[in-house]
Amino acid sequence: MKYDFTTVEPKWQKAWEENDAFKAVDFSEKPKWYGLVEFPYPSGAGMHVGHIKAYSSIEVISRKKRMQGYNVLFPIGFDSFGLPAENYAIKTNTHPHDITEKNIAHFSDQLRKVGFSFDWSRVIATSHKDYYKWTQWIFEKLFEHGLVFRSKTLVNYCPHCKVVLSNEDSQGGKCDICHSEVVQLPKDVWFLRITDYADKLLDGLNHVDYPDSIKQQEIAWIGKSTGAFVNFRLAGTDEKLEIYTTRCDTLYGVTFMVVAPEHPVLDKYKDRIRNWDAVEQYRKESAKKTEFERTQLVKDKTGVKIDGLMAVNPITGKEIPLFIADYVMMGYGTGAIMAVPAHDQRDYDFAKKFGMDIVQVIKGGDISKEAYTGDGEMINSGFLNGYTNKKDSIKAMLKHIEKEGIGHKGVQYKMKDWAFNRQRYWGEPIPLIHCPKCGTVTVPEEELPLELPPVKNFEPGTDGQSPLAKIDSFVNCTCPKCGGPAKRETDTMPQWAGSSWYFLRFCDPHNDKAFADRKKLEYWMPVDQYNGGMEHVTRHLLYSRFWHRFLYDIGEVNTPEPYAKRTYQGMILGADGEKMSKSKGNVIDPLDIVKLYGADTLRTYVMFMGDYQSAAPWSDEAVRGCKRFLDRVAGLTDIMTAEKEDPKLENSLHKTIRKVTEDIDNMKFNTAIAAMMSLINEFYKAGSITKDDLITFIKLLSPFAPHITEEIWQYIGMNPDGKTFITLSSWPEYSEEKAKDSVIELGVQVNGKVRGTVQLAADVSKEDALAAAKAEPNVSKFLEGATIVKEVYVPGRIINFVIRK
RNA sequence: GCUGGUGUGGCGGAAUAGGUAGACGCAAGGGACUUAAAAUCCCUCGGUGCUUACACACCGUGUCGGUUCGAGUCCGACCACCAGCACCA
Repeated sequence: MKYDFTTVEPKWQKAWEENDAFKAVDFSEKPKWYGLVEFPYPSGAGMHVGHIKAYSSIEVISRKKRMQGYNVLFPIGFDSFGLPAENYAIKTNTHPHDITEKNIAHFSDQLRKVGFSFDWSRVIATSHKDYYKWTQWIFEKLFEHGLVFRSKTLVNYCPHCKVVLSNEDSQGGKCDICHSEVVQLPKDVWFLRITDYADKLLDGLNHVDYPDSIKQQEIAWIGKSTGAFVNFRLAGTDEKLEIYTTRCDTLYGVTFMVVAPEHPVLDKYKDRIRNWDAVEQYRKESAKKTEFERTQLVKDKTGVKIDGLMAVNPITGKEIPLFIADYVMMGYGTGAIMAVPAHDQRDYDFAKKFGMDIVQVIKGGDISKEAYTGDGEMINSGFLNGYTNKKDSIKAMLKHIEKEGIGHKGVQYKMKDWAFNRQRYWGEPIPLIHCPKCGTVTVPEEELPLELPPVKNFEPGTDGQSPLAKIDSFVNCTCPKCGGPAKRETDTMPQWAGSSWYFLRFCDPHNDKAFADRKKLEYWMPVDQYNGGMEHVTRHLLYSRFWHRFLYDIGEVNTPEPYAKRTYQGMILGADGEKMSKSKGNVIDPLDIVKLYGADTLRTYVMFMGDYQSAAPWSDEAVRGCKRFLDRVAGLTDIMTAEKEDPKLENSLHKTIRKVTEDIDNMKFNTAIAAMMSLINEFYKAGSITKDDLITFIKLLSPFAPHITEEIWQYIGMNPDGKTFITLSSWPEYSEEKAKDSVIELGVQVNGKVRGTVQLAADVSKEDALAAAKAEPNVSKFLEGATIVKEVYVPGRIINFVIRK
């Protein structure tokens, strides 16, 4: 059969859609399977080959699951709020809404052209008001449950995008959107109390099937540590300076204290500080440093000793000096530390530079050279002397300080609360109202969605004010509680809000009474497999698990974790091995490949190019190799002439069914395709195959290359009415019996070196196998005149003669 | 520095639980078909040696050691690269 993909592919795409081939059925009797891919941000650039790879895994598995009799939900939508559209709109003097709708249409068209089996009746977009109504509704629930709070603290701020960023959005000190340096500014910001969920987010990882790399990264990001809070008194005052430590058992070794430059205690005791000028100067300098600079100079410690203020070591009663230094961060712990130079390298470096005492309290190491951070016997530590186990000494000290009232056990997280408001236009308006009488109140549920006003000028204010603040008709409102005049919150939600619950909406996308019907949620959730990028592990994945867990806690959803299984894909690099980027000119447009070779070729290549989880460079030649393979598949109809099944081919066929079935389940798509390539080589070598051979083969291939297999299926008369699709037929079953080899080839080693091979019946006896091996000419050559010390026979694997001459 | 991962031909990569290293594909070389090219088909394809040839021998999975009849796979030490975190007290 000759086939022309330019006509065949659109033909089947249309036929599938017209016949609702991929429609997920609520409450079907069949077992459900919910496969999810990260819905795209509809950028102006259109789809990237990375999207194709990311979606193809769940696509292939979904198509196979349908054939295996599952009721599959494989939805798609658009994460359509966000800064790039807004920035682009400003640049081109258009409106983000129009641009977004245009991009969504473009993306939808591209996705269809690749032949993905999405259920298009469930498509959603986070910027549509029937969707963001429920994003706002969930936010109000969070507010009602005390998980939203306002606080003026140092936050990450991107001067280029003119927005406050969360910690997750400024990893590595860079803005997640524009990659420029983030600065720390004191701002009044809305936070979501994600840290309240830190333990639940950690525990949830024990109940899901995620790769270790993902679990570890989330655990590290949450960064839980257990320790103690201890109060140090300022000498001559009642002021208590609280510190956090994981090693309270080293209290006897504390010889000075350090507070972060921003620590408020300094201002409070300004009058007593004799070198205030120096302190202020140091503060200014450290404020100027970027986060990057502040964390780079690890060795060279800077700081200023505070003249006029001393602290008191609560356990020894000794007065100790107090410093400010920027190696102590305001954002972790209490912004103040007890310094134990003998057992902490940073404190050690600092003590050496400023001539502080170094008191060893744990035996071991050489503290004349460096801090000793290992374990050992406690010394110079009063009642702790003689303890040799870290756990025990910490426990004993904790008991002591709790009894004395100078401290208590505590937990700290590296993760910070989620800075949630953005001073930009193209996002969900935060549904809060500021009333001078009632305080902050939520917009009543019946008034949701709080619609984004359609304005012309949405440029961000230079003073960090949201564009919405300029619209009086939006800002001024009446308080829903007292009816008095009030003002609306003018900031919008961050990029990640809408994506934090979209998988729930797919279960019931058109519901206008609830974010989703409870019964439908119970039917579809949890997501059985969710594929996405590694870059979202400490952003979207964490945020969405948090929202979902909250909804579970308030009884709105039926599972504590949203995703039963998470997988990820490796990046597609440019042909030069570099990350694809416009500036390098190595970007591949997936639609160019579709035009040139067809969607099936693109899909097959993307799955064949290498291990799914690994990064691999693009190769135009290798793409053509996949096209060649598919052309050979089309040619199979010409050799479909055999009447009787060849037992050897049948054996290979059943082995291939087993291999492809297992490989798809294990995401080993490259070897699944390789197995089919091997089989087709065998087919052509055999010269003729039966119709059943062909049917089985194209069924196996159909999840990868659905169009060509659909065309062959019809060509050989399997689709007389035009809607009996191969993609909805049954997945081939293999028989272990038929997949078994009757003759096996075994390697024969002499002293561990392969010297020959023997052909043996699969059920050969040990004696016969060894005899045949000894008779193999090249083996017998080595055995001549030697004593066989040992005969190793592993059935089906190897024969090894250990000899001595 | 810490955490996780990777290291195999010219290239992308195969190799359940230790058992014939290099499947499959690409590139390359040779040949067939063709006026020619493209396409297609057939053959060769880790290195070295030896051979008319079939064969065969030695070396070979980042480096050095170890365990084992047998190591790409397990253990120990190291090196390189990738990703994430990073003065986290």
